[in-house]
Amino acid sequence: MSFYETSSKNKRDRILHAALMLFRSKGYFKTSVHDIREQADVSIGLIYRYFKNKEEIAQTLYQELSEDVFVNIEKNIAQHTNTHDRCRAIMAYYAQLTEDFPEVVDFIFFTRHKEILPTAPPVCTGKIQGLIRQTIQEGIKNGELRPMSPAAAGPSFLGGMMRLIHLRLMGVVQEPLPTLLEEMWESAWRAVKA
Amino acid sequence: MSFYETSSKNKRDRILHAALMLFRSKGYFKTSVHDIREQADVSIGLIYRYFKNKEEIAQTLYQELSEDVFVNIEKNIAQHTNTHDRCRAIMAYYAQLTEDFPEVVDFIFFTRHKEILPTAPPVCTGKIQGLIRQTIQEGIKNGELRPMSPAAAGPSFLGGMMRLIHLRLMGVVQEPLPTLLEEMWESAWRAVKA
DNA sequence: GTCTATATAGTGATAGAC
DNA sequence: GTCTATCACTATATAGAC
Repeated sequence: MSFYETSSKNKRDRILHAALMLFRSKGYFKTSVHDIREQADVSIGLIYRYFKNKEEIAQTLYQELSEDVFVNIEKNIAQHTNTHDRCRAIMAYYAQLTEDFPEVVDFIFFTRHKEILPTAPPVCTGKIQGLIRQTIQEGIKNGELRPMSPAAAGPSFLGGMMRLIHLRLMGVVQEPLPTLLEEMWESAWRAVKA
Repeated sequence: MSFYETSSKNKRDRILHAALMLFRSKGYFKTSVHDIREQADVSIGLIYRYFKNKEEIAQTLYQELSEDVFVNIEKNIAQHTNTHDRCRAIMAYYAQLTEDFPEVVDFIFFTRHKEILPTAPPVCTGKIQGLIRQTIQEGIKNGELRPMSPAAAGPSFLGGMMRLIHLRLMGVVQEPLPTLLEEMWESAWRAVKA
């Protein structure tokens, strides 16, 4: 169980959790370390014992959260044997994750990490994107999906859902995403099927 | 001609242009008013004569840029008579705009305005989105597009392109977007055509 | 309209006791 | 591990001359 799923007594996790919530509601730059201190109900000193600086909080958050999502996507892929079912499962997972933990999805997929982390900026969701790209390429190779250039295939398939998630996180879309999942999947599949 | 298209002698426009460029390269919060001052080659005092504060610079930028894009989309719509051609034209316009003025697209579509503008946050690209939504709804009504819920239709149609633009702006996609336009359009159309 | 110089506040970060 | 108190600095914003 990760820190974002349960309210931990562990103070380090409380700090991370508080930071994540504040980054979501106020944004990284408008969140001061004092804000995090207050929300996590710990002292400033403790925060700087666990983390070198504010940036390292964000970096830790990014690594732990994206690793968690990565593992879940891997599981979804392992549970199915073709690209159709795999991508369907990933889309459903995204939809549910957005409803359950919008702050996680927001931070991993829609935060401008290059602005936050000047040093060694992780390519945005690099590992996750690589996994999905690979899955889609397999689908093209085995004839499930129509031939497309690598750059166009990913966005064509999952771009619609990503956009919907973005709008949902911004409060533009009111419906819970699982409600719209079937429709979005239909569009996505039509877009790329062979 | 807007301030972002030509290097103006007008100092107010120079300030806006400098701010836009810096917001793109460093991000809004990492850009200080002194940075803008330096880049625009004016004094601090002058900036605060034209704009109440840094936030108002961003707000002005948002209004003027999105108005400009809005008008261009309106033109594209007016030049065609059906949803197919209209949306095709909008996609082509987006692709070209991203190549010509990435800073404009980045600021209008992918900046987290709620974090920047705490007071009266404009619904992200509200007017533009309304126009596109309306165009798509027409297409559904007249049978060009298959029936879909309003929330799903927009993302299904243009979400792929929006995602591709996002990746391009982040430096993940290397190809100029007009190169990928045909492929992206094919996917988009398959996703929503009746 | 345009400039320089300065006040003010708040933030990231540290020191050091317990 | 955990706390309080405090520092040093930067950035926003203003005052006021030209």
